[in-house]
Amino acid sequence: MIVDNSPNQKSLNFLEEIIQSDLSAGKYKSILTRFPPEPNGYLHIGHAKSICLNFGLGLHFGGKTNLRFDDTNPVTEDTEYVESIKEDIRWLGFQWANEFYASDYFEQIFQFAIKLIENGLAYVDDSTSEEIAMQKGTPTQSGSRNKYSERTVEENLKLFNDMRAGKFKDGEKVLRAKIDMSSSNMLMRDPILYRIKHAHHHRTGNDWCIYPMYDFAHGQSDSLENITHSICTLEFIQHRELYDWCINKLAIFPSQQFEFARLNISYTVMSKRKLLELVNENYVNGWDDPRMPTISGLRRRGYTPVSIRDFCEKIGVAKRENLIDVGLLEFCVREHLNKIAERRMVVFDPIKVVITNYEVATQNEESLFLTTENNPEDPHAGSRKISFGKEIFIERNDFMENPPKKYFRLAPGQMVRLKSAFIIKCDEVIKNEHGEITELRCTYFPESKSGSDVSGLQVKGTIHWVNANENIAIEVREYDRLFKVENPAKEEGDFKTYINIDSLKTVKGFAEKSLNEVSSNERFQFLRKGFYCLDKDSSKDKLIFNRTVTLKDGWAKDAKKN
RNA sequence: UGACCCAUGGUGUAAUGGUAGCACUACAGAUUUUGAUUCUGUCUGUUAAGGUUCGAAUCCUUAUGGGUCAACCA
Repeated sequence: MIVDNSPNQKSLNFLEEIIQSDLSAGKYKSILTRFPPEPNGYLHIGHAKSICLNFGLGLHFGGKTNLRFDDTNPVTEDTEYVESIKEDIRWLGFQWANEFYASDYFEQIFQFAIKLIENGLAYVDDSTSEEIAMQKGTPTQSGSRNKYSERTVEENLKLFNDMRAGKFKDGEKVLRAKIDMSSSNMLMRDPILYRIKHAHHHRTGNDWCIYPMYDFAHGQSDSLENITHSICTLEFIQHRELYDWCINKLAIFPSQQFEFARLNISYTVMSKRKLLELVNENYVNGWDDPRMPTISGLRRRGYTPVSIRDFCEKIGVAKRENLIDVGLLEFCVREHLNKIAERRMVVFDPIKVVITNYEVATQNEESLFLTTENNPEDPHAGSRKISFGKEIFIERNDFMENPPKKYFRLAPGQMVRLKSAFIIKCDEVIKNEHGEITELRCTYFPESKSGSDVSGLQVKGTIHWVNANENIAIEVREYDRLFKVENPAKEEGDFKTYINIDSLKTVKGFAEKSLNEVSSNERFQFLRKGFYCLDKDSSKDKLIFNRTVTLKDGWAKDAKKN
């Protein structure tokens, strides 16, 4: 068989195959998907997978995608979350065809319940939740019905209306479907359809005091919107039987549910509950802490929508459990940022270098500035001026007094190129009384100027630098993985015991002056260091940058091995 | 010890009865005024045992391993 890997013949994932065959079989003229978040928390990268999937499928097959908030539990939901979710989806680059809420359908869903009651398929149960749990049986033992299940249609109708009318307290009664107490699927053992909650709902206010359960709202909402393919995660597989049962008994548009494996990423957690815990217990500074796997955290960290979409594309979609190496996410953001980020020079841990033969007095204003390209990957990015001088800073680890073989940077008697400037040679090492290096005396080669090098000198290494007297001090926040173990959720005990307490380091940096005029959505590569962006905590007097991701460092890796 | 879902290199994901491919990672080399990028190459895989077939990652059986289900959460 010939394998064709050209983009237009790319193999389809299992969902695309289903849709493809549904479409070619004429089952639907066009498809409609939906992204159904519950507004009770912020979206994370796992949701991004679902968003890319649902919206991507819509786009790919010329269909549409709705945004529907699954807001059937008023006690945990809030408009703050609604707004953040909408912002995140837009930021990722997707547009929904319609903005809907499950709460829009409360009246309709209530009528569905009435219909089930009338058909003898639902009853009002006065049992406590403990009693219901007891009667439910176990996976190996079937459950049993109680006396309430024998209520007449009239009685059930009256009671259910009384529930709606607010005649009962929370927990006093529930509406249950009458299905099969001995089903091997626990969800089919007379599942609860409605419960009483005298709570304020973020949209319907105090109109309702009974709210439908997920299983009695989701499928109906899909159906009412004519969703063709309702895509959810694996843990809902067992729910599909109930999903189909409701649609079938109600004889409404047959939306169909399909399940895929949720995203897991190494060294982090991906459950709203756990993320909420990290936020509430101040292990991180809010939902948008750059260490969080939330969309807002990644955004603040400097990730781009392109890189996240690309990541979601690369991880694929299937039905098996998976744990994606966080390195893949980092690869995706490096790949994008490398193309778009302008380069700047910042020295983090400086040593002063005095260029002994550089005569400032004889230089004119012009020659104090050198030109350097903004982005070698993008010719259109142009160039900028950088200030040179007799005293400069270089990175402390770009000098070694006793260098190993193949050390290409500065060392006594050795030469190195200063990026976009000159080749220098180290003549002398100055130390203080503790033996610490305080200064390097170097000579430079005027003919070796970048772009017009006629010195004939050959050097292996090029290092970054800043003018020691012309720079700005910045703060940089360096992030590491939030957890010390690959899969915190799988470890023994409380996942929080595996938190990496060193996941945030704040360091100082000396930056070239051009960094003074930056906007918050610009991304930069600090040469030979990594990718950075301005943090929202910045002020005019104090620039704070987030490190999005480091550059790959082959030298550091080799050094580690030896 | 019931039901359901799943099993392809280190990690993901293709191959839909006919050459096990792609990406990331790792390793080696070339290029490089970022030890980055880019480029080239290499290593590593069908959970096991039976069966069907000219031919099985693919179909069947069993085993093994992993996951899910007993919330008035979604």
